[in-house]
Amino acid sequence: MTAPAPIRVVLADDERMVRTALRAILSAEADLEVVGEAATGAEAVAVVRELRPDVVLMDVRMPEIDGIRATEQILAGLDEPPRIVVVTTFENDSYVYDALRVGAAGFLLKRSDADALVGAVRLVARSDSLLFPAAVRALAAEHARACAAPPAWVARLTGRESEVLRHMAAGLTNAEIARRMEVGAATVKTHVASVLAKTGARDRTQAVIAAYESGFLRNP
Amino acid sequence: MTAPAPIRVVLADDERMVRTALRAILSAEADLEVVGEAATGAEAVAVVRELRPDVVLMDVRMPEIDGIRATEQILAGLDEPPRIVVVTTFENDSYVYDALRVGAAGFLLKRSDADALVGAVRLVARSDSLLFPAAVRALAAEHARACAAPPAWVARLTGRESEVLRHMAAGLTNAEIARRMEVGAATVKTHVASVLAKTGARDRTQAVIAAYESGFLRNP
DNA sequence: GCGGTCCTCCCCCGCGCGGCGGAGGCGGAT
DNA sequence: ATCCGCCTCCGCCGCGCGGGGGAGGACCGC
Repeated sequence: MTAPAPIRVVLADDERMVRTALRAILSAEADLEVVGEAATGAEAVAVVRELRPDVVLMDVRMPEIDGIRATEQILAGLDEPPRIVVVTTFENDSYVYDALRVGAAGFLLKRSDADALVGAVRLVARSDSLLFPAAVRALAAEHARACAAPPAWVARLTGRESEVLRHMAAGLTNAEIARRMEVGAATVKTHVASVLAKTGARDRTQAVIAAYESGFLRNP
Repeated sequence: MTAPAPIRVVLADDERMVRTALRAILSAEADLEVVGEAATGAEAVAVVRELRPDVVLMDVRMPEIDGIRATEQILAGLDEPPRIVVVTTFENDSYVYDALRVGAAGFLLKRSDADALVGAVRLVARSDSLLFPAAVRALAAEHARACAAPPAWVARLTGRESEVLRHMAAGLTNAEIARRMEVGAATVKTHVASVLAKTGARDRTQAVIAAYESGFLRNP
């Protein structure tokens, strides 16, 4: 029985040693073939465009263009893009979200052992539906939307005004806010007025809505 | 060289044919061993408790207890719980979120081919860090929080009251709501009063906060 | 029929809220 | 020294809001 077409892999990592190690692990498998390497994001885009691999192992931190943007460019520029697996060091990295957002097919930790690495590459290459498919992408997209860039007015709020808005969004009255902040009721009214002016809100309810919609309440 | 300890797998699916098919696929691999089967969620919990497998392939739709709750019970009840892979038919199933929420290690589609299935089992069993680990869990947990079960008061709101609350959450005054709904201002006040009473809010601002926090605004 | 819920609308009342202008202190920038 | 932004507080005023209670009509199920 003749060997099936091997899975063609490109490695993108700025550290030569990492590439060498990955190549050693993957080349030991008969069905895997490392066809190219790249040391920068820009190089990765170029190499993938030329070699058309099945799978790309993409490091996140790279010179020039990071792995996320490289992934983005590759997936946007090609008709039949490869499956891109993003590789990073820490699993609670914020890059995980970015990787999912731009359409990476998978996510792998650098401390994964050889079995996991090889298994992931095979799984990603073969199956339309690998672990955590479209639904997780949707999740990430939603997360990105929820953490969207806050409007300009957020930066313009002073410290006290931010505090007041937070208390407003907790459903407190002006008098209650005054007690909590240990200032006079008149002071709170002044801050509230500033908040309304800066947010463009007519009343405290609209200000609270703006606080929710802008994600203001999710920041420190 | 002696064979390493095989990966011990339990299958949970209410359809005998599915179990048979899965068993056939997995048993063909030397390093996989199907040690048990279950046809219901309750049975799955019992079987896993007794056999202590490495991996469980858990169908979502099952009699008595569904796969999600079974997963929850298994992970909660054992010290060293198995890796549980939830199996379903459609990938944009809402079960995906539930599966992640309760701590499933992976997610697999029924239409996956044999390679993908075997690869997933191996990957889940071997690696602490499979594709999409803790960070995705966090994502799902956040999603679950955002889409938390609506409080009882949501169901108690009448049609008009819901409309009014929605308009309140859009930042409209009572007069504006009256114009939009083409009713008298007094009517709106009545509805607002009902909303405040049912939500337990002191004022419209607290009602709007409740609407946001409860996810009321995301329902039709 | 008769109770129940829902929608509609009315009254009065008190008060929190928001808009207005003014004022003093304090710290940093020029 | 001067300005400016921020925080603090004061008064006054109008009004929207929320609480309370009442009332009529439409629809539904027992």
